[in-house]
Amino acid sequence: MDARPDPYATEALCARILERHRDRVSVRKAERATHNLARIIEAVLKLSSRQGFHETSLRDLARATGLSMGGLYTYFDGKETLLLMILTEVVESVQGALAAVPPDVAEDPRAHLRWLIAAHIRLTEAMQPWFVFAYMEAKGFPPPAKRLATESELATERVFAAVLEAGAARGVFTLGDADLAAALIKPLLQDWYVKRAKYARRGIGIERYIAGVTAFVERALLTHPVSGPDRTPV
Amino acid sequence: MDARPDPYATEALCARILERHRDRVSVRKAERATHNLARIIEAVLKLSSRQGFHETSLRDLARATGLSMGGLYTYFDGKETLLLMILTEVVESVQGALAAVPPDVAEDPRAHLRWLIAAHIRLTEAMQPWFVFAYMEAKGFPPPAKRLATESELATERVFAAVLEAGAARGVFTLGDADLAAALIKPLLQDWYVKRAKYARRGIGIERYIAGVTAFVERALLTHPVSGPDRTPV
DNA sequence: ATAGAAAGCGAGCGCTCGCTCGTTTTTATG
DNA sequence: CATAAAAACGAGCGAGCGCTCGCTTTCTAT
Repeated sequence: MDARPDPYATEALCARILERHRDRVSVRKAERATHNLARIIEAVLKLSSRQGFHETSLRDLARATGLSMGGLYTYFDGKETLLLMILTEVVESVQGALAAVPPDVAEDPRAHLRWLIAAHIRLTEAMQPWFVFAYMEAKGFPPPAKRLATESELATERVFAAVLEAGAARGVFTLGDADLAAALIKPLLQDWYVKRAKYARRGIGIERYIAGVTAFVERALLTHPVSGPDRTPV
Repeated sequence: MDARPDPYATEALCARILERHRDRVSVRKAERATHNLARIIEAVLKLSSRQGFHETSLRDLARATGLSMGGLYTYFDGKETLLLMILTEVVESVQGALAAVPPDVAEDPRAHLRWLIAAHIRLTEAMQPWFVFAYMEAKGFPPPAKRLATESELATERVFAAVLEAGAARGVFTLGDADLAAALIKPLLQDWYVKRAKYARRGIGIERYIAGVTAFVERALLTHPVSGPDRTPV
């Protein structure tokens, strides 16, 4: 029917998770496994956002999903695996989304930067609970998971830094240190999902936010921004 | 001897905590109470940064401080109080630090903004483990503590927004929405303590960071930045 | 030197946690 | 419809949690 189902719908994300962690899930039927994984992960994201992952017990999770303790354990082999499932899916999604830049856009550093900013914010909007989870919970976790999160963040910054450097080489951007500039852009993107309540309270929607961040960054980095009071304001 | 002891040394901070929470501490001698509170809080900050506050047990804390379980309970009346002690000290310190602007600086919006940026970054540097704790643990806080944290963050943004608005009124800054601009500055300041490891790895020190953020923000907001490739780069 | 107060001690209480496993229910197949 | 495989169940295990309290040690003032 619908030719292109939403690739960021929970079921679609969980189908990829199942594929990646087939050995951790003892339920054989893929459709059933995907469906129940979606129930479980939806519940764990919701509960964790309220009380944190560590403070969410498997009994809470059993109650929220309607499954039993034993039932849960046929969909993952331990609480830590559940965390890794979510984290890796987030990491893979970022990598995939930022690499999907149209070739003609990638040719122009300014357009590429605008595209990256918008793509990142839109991705984190589509997968908001996932990103909040990965960001908020990653620090308290076992070294391999923590390394995965850190490495992913660094990779994202490298993508931005590469575009900034290409632009600097062509005189489009003026910067002292592309790494520092990229490092400063990152928290602006993250703030959209980390402090979502703040922006909601102020009536700032996603389009306004993308426009605001883009104007902020371009005014800071472009070599020749339109000068004077008529420039696009933040 | 030293006429002005460091107001952000752990002992000084703990003296203020003791004053504020005198009723929760059953040890009577102020000097002894301050000293041991410092040992306890230093330990809890260290352990929490590694494994999170909730995952730090009072037995861990007893081992780290050399006190016994019962001994700990003469310095606070419950784990949650320990958390509130640290959080309120952070909130009060921010409020105090940002309000301490010299009168002549406050007259000039551009100078005031520069001063605020530097003051905030330097404060979070001096109290780094405290800020990391307050920021990272905030989501797991009980509702009253969470409200305190949110309100404090909002208050900080209001300070910035007020300066931006004063500057915009005088034509110094060009902005569409002072609240959004202030909201975008905040994560830049927070990144210094949240992602400290990232900047350390890149050899970016505090002076470089302050200069980078200041240049970034001023280029984005000043109505008449020096134009062309010779502008102060980020 | 000594007695009363202050501070420190740590085994133990009630509870919840992640996880297991023998059993029951559901589902798919001939 | 019978039957075996798949999935779900949930009481129970050992461990660790926050916290208490009767007792001992240390300090302080006479």
